Amino acid sequence: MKNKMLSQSVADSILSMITIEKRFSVGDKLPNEIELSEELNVSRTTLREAIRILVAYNILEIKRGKGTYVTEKVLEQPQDLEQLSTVKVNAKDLYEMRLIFEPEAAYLAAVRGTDAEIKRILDYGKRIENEIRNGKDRTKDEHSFHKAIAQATHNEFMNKLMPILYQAISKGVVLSIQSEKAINDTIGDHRMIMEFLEQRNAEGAKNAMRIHIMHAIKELDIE
Amino acid sequence: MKNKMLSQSVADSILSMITIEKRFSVGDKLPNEIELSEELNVSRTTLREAIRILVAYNILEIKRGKGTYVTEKVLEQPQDLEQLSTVKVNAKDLYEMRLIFEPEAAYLAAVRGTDAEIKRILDYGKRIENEIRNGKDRTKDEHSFHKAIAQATHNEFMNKLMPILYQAISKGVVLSIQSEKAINDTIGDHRMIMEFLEQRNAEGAKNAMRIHIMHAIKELDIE
DNA sequence: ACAACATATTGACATCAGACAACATATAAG
DNA sequence: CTTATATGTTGTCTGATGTCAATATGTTGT
Repeated sequence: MKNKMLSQSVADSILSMITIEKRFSVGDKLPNEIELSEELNVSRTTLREAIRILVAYNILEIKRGKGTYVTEKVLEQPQDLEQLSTVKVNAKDLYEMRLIFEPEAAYLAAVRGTDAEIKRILDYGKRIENEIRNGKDRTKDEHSFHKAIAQATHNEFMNKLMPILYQAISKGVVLSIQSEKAINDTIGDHRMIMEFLEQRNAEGAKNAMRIHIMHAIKELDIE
Repeated sequence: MKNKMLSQSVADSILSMITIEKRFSVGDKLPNEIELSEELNVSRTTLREAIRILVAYNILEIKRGKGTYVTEKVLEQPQDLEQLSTVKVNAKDLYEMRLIFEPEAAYLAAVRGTDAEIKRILDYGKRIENEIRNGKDRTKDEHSFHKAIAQATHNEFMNKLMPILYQAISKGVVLSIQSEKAINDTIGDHRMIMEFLEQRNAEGAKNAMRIHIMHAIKELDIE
């Protein structure tokens, strides 16, 4: 049952030359088409079709008149969003990013979130308020609160990105003791966000979130 | 003076037959290779290379002895081959994320970028314009353009995030076919962005970038 | 003689044309 | 009903010619 097309298996062969045999690596030039086709015992036509496949997958790059090269990407593949969490990023950069897209996340959540998703956000919000009043650690629920908002956006990328951001925050940013005023700000901000979300007021939720993060930035004394 | 490879532009033509002309739709069978190659005035070899590209993008499906068919996933996200698979995010989500933070990136770049960084952005912009006019492939420089903007924000997180976003885009979104109007939009948008950056007009750069991405979204027919 | 510019050669990819092989299916013969 | 054949379609091969990019080779100006 070797129904596999020759051009496809030639593509596989070339890929394994790169990834397994490590005969060619990033940036290397492949043998020219005639040599390579002879080595693989196929016609140039077939080899070219195989190359087209690999170009489409961003594994090879053709430079006309020069040669065919291995793209940088092959080795970069395994690193993805996760990479972000390991990178050392300072608090200012992190909160700047939060300021950029969390308000939008709140907006989208208000527009697209299901009733159940909104309720979940609200539940976390209430728990946080209790924890604040009782002086308990609220870090975990705070993160859950924001992640729940990300989830309600129904945007996969947002959904992947938010946990990474918070992972980086919990690693690098120490939430120090907050002033009386900051605590009141936080409670007020959360209530605002929750009310707007409940009312499905997207613009309101966006601005409330922006204010919330700006408060956090001010409290951290960055920027 | 079309420098773009014939096989690639033939692939574009076929894709536009499907997505724009709507001559073929999901599950339809294309004309056989001889007829189609004659219609497009290319050799069968070239047509077959074009088909290979579209097969790699999961747009066409070949059934030997029967014919070549349009896959269901024309606008969906291709679920990649084993080794190539990464995060599964659809085009709509990706562009939504771009819309959220690339305008802000442009803003920050205008405020914080060094003269050298701005110049670098402008250089890529000029190269892109040339490539567009000469019908060359501009994907790589387009990505570099946006990455250069991210770098000019001096925000490490932004700087790491942008390449990941573009990696996902180049993997999942086929962006070769463009209408005449879309091309003019792109050139105009880029000029606007570049001018505002050069003048250090942050608000202008932000809005120009927003328009640019909204154009892209409209052209991709998502949302 | 030497540097700057123009031209020819070479290596590599791009495209073409035509032939034949392999596969899938419909149709006709037994 | 089974088998054989015809037809349509994709798969692969061969060889020739076109186009592009870099290098080598001249040629010219000073």
